[in-house]
Amino acid sequence: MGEREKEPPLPSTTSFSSSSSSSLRPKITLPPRTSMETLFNGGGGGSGGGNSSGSGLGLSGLGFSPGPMTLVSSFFNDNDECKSFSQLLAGAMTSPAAQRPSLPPPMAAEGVGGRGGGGGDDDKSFSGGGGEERYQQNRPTGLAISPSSIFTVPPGLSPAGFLDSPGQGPFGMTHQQALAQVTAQAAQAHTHVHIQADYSSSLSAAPATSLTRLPASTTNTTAHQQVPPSIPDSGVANQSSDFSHFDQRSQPSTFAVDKPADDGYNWRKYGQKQVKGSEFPRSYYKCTFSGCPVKKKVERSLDGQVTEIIYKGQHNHQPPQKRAKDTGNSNQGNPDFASQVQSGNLNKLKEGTGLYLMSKKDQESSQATPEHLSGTSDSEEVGDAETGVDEKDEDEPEAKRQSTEVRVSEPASSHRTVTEPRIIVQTTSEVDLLDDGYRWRKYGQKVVKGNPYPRSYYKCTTVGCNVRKHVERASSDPKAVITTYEGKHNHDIPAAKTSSHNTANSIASQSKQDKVLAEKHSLINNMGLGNNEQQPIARLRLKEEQIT
DNA sequence: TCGTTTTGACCATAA
DNA sequence: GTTATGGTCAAAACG
Repeated sequence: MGEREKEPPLPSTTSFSSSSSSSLRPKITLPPRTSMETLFNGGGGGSGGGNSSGSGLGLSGLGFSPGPMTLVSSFFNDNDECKSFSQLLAGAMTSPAAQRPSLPPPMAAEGVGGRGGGGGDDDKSFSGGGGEERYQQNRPTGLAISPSSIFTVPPGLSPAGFLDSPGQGPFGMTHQQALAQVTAQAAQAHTHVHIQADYSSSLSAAPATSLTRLPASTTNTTAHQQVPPSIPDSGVANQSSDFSHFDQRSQPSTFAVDKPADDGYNWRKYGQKQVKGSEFPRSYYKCTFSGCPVKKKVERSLDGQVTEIIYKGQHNHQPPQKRAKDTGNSNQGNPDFASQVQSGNLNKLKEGTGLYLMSKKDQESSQATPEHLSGTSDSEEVGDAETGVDEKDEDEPEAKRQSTEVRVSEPASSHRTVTEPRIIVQTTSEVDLLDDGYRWRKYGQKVVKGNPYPRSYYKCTTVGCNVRKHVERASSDPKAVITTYEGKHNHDIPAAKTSSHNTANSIASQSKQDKVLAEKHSLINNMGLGNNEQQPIARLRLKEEQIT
């Protein structure tokens, strides 16, 4: 029974196919041109260029926009603004901290940029059907994915697994599709995709599915492009790789995204309810596999777009082997995703990829109110609060991290209960942080245990705005900066600063529309990955410059 | 006939 | 204890 090919009633093709669909997530205003585009296109990379409509799946095509908060990862040392996302990612991988001997160097080279910016070409790959059309439509030129967009990685999911499978993507098409679909939809909807992984020992297939997608894209690409599907990939990379790498040519037309929810498992809907606080009904699904406790909640807009997917539990079985024909792109031969996950080591990703592993809590926090983020009331005692949080993370019993959730959601509409305050960590250069379009005033500095470098506290200088951010240099790599944002800006981004090199500024000046993104804390990529080792999240950021 | 979806009702939990 | 909300159950309908 569990092997059935039943798919959850996800938006599937419709979501993407409906070219006429005008339904966009109302909450996010898309800038004409996203910062990301700028980054990628800056060199004329063409990613965005191809996509006049912005429909391309390529990173640029997606219009993935770092937003004001866009932070350049210190991992990316070069100033190459034109680098493709993949390249950036690769760069991250090669960074001292992230170096992975096994990584194929070329990958970077062939990143998004290599693909010609992924713009137009990528479109198709992703669409497979009308999906992209819709996607495009919804994401007009410059359409950017909210910086806050997050791809949640299922608990068991291990990027490492991807890494460990140099030969081929660990992900099956099914997963890829699923993830791609979800991602696309999420992106389209301006939703945040959270991949939340709990730290449960076992892997969660469901979540895995979502993640899968990233790797999948990788898989589809050339071998050397097999970017370690680090979580970051999933997140940013995900977007980049998925979208940018999704090359029509490499992706069979059959790779239509008609089953957004298709994550490789079979689900049965057992309920639907209108949840308060959500403008869309929530559907409840159970894994049909006998004895499998995994459930997932899916929220879709009226037009069928998935606005949120939350996985819960861990599959106690392998994903049904079935999708190959469906997708037209066989993942057969690819290690079972679950296996991959199980065998994988999240730490690998975490290290050096610039990806950050985020626990479920973290992710939740990312959407949480400032209070939640701080883990305390809105206390101004940031230092203590933060420290407390950090310690909490470190000390948090694994037991607490058992529940796995993979989430694709639209933060704007969904208010999440923050079970536990967590800090959202972003890696970026301090310069970028300071230049994220907003104006900050340093009000404190503190040395945190375990880190020889002090972390600095900044507050938004705008009157009435309580947003704070904390900047900390990674103990392992002084060049890496961990930035924690708290709160939302209740104002527009101040006039662009004169900083000439700052991408963030560009963004800010480009359009205030980005403000929206910024207000979402612009956690460009919150990739949550759970791993058995309770690793924190990984995140990838685009970098324009690095801290010296 | 079988499995899935729909949907109102019920249960659990938190405030 | 009451109310609100989320999650699940299960019968009926559907394919």
